[in-house]
Amino acid sequence: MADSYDFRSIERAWQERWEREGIYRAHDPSSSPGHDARPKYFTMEMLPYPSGDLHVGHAKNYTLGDAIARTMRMLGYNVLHPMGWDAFGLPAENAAIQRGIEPAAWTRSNIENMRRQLRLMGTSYDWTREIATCLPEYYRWNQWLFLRLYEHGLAYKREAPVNWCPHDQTVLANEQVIDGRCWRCGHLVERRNLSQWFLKITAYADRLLHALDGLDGWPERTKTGQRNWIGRSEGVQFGFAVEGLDAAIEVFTTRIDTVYGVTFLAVAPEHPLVAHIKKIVSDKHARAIEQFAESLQSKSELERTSLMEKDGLFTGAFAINPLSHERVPIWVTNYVLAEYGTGAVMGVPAHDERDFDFAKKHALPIIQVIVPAGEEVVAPLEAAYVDDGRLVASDDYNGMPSERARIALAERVNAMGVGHKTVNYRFRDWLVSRQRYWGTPIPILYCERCGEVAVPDDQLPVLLPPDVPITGEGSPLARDPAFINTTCPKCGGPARRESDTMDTFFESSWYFLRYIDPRDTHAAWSTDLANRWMNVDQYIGGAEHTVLHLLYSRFFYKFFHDQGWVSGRDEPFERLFHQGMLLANGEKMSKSRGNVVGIDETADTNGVDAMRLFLLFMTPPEDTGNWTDEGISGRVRFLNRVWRASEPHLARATAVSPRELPPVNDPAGRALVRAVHVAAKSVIDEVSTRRFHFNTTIAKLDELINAMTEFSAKDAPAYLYAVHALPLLLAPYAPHIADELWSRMGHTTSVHLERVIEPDDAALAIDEITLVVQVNGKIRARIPAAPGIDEVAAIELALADPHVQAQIDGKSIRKQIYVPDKLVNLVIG
RNA sequence: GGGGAAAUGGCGGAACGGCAGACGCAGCCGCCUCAAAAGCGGCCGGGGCAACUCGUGUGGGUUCAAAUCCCACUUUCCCCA
Repeated sequence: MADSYDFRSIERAWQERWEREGIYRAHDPSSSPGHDARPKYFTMEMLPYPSGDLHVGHAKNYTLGDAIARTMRMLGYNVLHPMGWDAFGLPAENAAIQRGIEPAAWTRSNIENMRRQLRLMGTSYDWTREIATCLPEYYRWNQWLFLRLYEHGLAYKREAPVNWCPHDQTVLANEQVIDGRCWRCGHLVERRNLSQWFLKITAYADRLLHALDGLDGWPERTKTGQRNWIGRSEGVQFGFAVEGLDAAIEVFTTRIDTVYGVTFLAVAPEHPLVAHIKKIVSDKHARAIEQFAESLQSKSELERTSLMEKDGLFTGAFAINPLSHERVPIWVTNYVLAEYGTGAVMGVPAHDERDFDFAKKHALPIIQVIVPAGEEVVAPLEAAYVDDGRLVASDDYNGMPSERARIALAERVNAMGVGHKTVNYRFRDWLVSRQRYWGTPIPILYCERCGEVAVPDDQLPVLLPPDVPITGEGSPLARDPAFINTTCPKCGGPARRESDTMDTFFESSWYFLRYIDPRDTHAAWSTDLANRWMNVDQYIGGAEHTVLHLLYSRFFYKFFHDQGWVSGRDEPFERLFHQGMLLANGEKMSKSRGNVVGIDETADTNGVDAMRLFLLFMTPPEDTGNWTDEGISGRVRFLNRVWRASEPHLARATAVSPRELPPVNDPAGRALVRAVHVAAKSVIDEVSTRRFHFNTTIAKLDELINAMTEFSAKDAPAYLYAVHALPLLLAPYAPHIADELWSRMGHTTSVHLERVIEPDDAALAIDEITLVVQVNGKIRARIPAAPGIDEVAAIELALADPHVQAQIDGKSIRKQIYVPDKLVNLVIG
């Protein structure tokens, strides 16, 4: 007998057969009863960017999803497990610049390679539903959705400060600015006011926030991350009249109770009123303000708010506190941003840490207006007192607790007509325009006569032109006259197309709906089909998308729901799971380290089943794993043991059904049958509890193989039963060897179309328990006993033990605890 | 700076109020072999000849009983600033 099996030919053969027979195809659930009566189960992993090559780190994620999909299929569900490509993005343009390959061709060949690798991994995707976001048949619906958002005022264009690289002549996303420099050319990034397209996600702020409470299937930390990102705060917005100007500086504060402690106003240098202030102050002041603003122009938001020291400059102008009527100086500062809130804040050094530091540095007065409850004295503050307390030095409000003062002062401000209660959000509208080639063209054009005009639906898609020179400088589309120049659909006059393309997060915010109806040429998806498949029952992906993709998708889905395009719960992802990352020999995998473990080489040296088993076995899936050569050989060894324990006995095993318990009465035989059912229980439990700790399931399969190897009577029904059952247990994790063994037993259909083995209580029952006897909590004896032994008999047994007797030694028993079938604890003394 | 998660043998982990260390890796011993590889069997937290005893990051607490629950601290990782 051979010590090992030929995984190379077996794995390839089964992958080809699965594909040929289409056994993983999802069938649209019928709305009429009796057609496909199976309950639906929609599970997917976040779609990958087609970067070129998959390594075992990717495989960790997809293997987890595949094990879940395969188990659910074997539990009788109609499983939709699709795959697609997040195929627009900058790397394709970089390839064009560096190697002269067209983005479309580069992307296509990467997709082909990665699709091959995913198949090689033995995944059970329904490839008939594959999507690629860079294809016109997909991005046309991107444009269609953009236009619907536009119609509802949720897509709009306005000027905004953005990161601009003067060398590459393009805007950069925040994540592409590293230490204030362009990630590609290293030049200092500037902030520029440019006209950009935004999606009004803030219109959904409250709904996005409150619906989190109902997302029981989401990790708490992800929901917390979204709550913090949205950053809802309730407060008061009110104005400080500027002396010498017929205008007021609006501020937002959550601490109106500290308003009598305001000693300055802090204003962003980009604040619109600063331009007017410059006109009413001395030339010296005006020039200083200009210089200050210029010194900050190139500074990124991160630098200004976090890295730089708090700094500022007195403008020379004053404003009036509407409540105290005090005259306060107006300062421009680096730490107040025009884009947040109103672009101005009231400075209360006594009760705000940042204002305290600022006041100390610039010798501004610090007026304490809140004292801690129970304290009377107002002493010079060592640090800002930021908690609630009782008001002092606040006219009519003296003695009032902070909480009540906030209500009273909000009402006062409202009655005076200078302000009102309002809600502020920390997050801002989603900037979706990019000056890039490889993305979805924004379907808007600009007519000399009609202005901004939406491209009519029947003229979609606005195709991305091929053969456009990509240099990395400026927007390629803006330089292409054939693309830019068009005619206005309203008046027929000359018009220019929008040359910006969409952020790739736009495509990935709704792709799950396209899987449901991927070839529909009349709609983005069919509402009827969506209602049968949605929501996504289980979504798997990295935690890095906490406030990106996962928030955008929720926003889109709520909009779709409002339009009636989907019904049911207005959340797309019912349950979410974040997988952990994978190291190789304790280090992050990277090309520069040269430690990337590729799919192709692993498949060839160890086999795909061994790879899958190792990825699932090394740690619980949410933990960081570590790929090692020793680890993978352990799983190769396991599969060879499976083969040797099964293969010589397959012909005889056919006679013993895995669907009914074999006639077994000897203890060894019962123990073996029990090992089968212990494993079967774990196969089901890890999915039904959504714990997905397949490392423990595989450990139980190890125990089963150990039991089979030790079992001597290879002709006994118990053994042949285990041989016949084994492929059914292995199928979700090691699908190739499972089908090979299954077919060699004479089965003509795939093991993956079979049902799981339902764990049987009788088979799981044990013949003998070990009764643990403690005296005062310390273990003194382990006594074999019959299961179901009652308390009286258990105590009697315990007291008869000589070790226990020695411990008791004539002392009285004060208390006795009995845990059925487990433990006796005698408390003596 | 704030929020979250975690800490168990040489290593990955299991147990999630009731036998700590399942299962695997590494290591050691043996069988097989001319030999090696593969395979098979055994040992494998510390101390002690032993009876025993100590032991789940540190310190407290709750409980008949704590790796598990509570409080504080230390360290590490993640997320947000």
